[in-house]
Amino acid sequence: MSAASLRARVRTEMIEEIKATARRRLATDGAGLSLRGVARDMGIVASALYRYFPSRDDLLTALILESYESLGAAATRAAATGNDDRWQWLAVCHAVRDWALTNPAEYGLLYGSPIPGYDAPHDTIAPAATVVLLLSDIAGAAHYAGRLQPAPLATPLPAPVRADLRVLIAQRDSDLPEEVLDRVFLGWTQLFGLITFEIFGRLEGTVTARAEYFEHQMSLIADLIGLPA
Amino acid sequence: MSAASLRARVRTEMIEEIKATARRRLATDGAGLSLRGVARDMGIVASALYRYFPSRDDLLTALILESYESLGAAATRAAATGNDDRWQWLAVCHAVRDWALTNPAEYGLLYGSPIPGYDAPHDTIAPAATVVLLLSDIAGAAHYAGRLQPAPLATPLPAPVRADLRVLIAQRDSDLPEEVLDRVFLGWTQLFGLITFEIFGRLEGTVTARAEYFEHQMSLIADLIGLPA
DNA sequence: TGTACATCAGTGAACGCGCGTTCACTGATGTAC
DNA sequence: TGTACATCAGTGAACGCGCGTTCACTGATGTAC
Repeated sequence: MSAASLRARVRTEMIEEIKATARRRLATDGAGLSLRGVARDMGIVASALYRYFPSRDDLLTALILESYESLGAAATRAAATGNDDRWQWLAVCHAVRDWALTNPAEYGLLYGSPIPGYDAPHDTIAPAATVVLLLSDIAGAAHYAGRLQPAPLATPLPAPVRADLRVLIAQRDSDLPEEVLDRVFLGWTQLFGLITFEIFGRLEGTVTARAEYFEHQMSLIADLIGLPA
Repeated sequence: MSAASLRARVRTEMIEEIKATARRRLATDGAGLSLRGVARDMGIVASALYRYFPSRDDLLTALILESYESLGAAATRAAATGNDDRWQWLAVCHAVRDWALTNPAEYGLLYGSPIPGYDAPHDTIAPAATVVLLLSDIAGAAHYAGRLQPAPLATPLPAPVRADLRVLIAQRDSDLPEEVLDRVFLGWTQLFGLITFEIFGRLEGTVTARAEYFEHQMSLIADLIGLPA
């Protein structure tokens, strides 16, 4: 390893350490994360951070990107284990919940209130889609294999919704029926809705058996989508 | 009106004006709401606010309580119009969404990430239940009238979840079947899950027909709960 | 291998800002007689 | 109705704090010859 690349490696490690420290800070400060606080924790002076990140917002952006990647990786790993459709679907749901419980502050960063004064750059939009893409892949595989038995509900797909879904399907060069993607989205909303309730304390004083309740709601949705037991 | 009560009335009006100004501020500052900012907007000095609120946290608490009341009132009003079960359910859902779209910052205060350094006092827990109570009243009325036709799903209620639900039912001196409340909770999660997605921008780049999509998802859930069309 | 120079990480002081909260004060309004 | 006193809203200065960011600097590390 040449001397030049050693300096580069030290630099990379430093960037990682800054992000790790910032992630730890997030837990107490939430979106109020400050460069000075991070520097303090690292035992360096705040201005030194400017060697690595041009501004606080850039550090925030890096954290958001990394969080999406971390969540996406956990979900992807979960989807890869086992090849039973329903089992995969539920595994992804559980992986997202576990990640959220382990990293509540980062979950808040991704799915909580927008940070005042911070505009998420466009780079942060694409990685946000990982989980829903995984879910639709799983449901799609079940559908193409003829294993999907969606619960019959009376409500039909309204035309504007169908159009939206068609655009999304076309973007992915897929030919998934709109009805399938529709139910995937329902499951996606349910998944993050329930996790958000749990992480942000909105379940306080109602459901105490959190894990069982989560498992149960996700099972109901799997039934609704038509993933066979 | 005696002179004494006039002073009291002016005081009440002042408190209202402070809260109204703070609510307006919330829209730009989010949870970073500051007393000095509110005072600035009102053209008074920051320390004057201490005549009305002992601290910033107390102002925040007042805003949270008022927001819950405002949301609860909107939902209650919606539930009172019409006497068709399904229509009432959907009316409540729409009322919550409309309120959230009109008051996104307040919605964030109630359903977004916890505010760093702020501990919600216990007074703010009870009023948070209004919406879910309304929803379970509507489903309950339909059930007792024999009009509920829940979609059959394979997943049974696990014992710990059933126990949680039973406690909640007993607390309300009701004898609603656990299965009904279970589906109400599913609808409740779905309702706030979708609104949170919409308000916090998580639907960006996917669903464009927001109103139609909301109506559609809520209809699917109404089907699932078994509210007749 | 040794020397001269360039690169770069980290320092520490400073700028200008906003914050919550306290306190002694002024002056207007309300109360008691 | 008029006067003396009490209440209370709002002022303005101050305290001590933390923040993002800039800038000239020191000293170590890397590069070229």
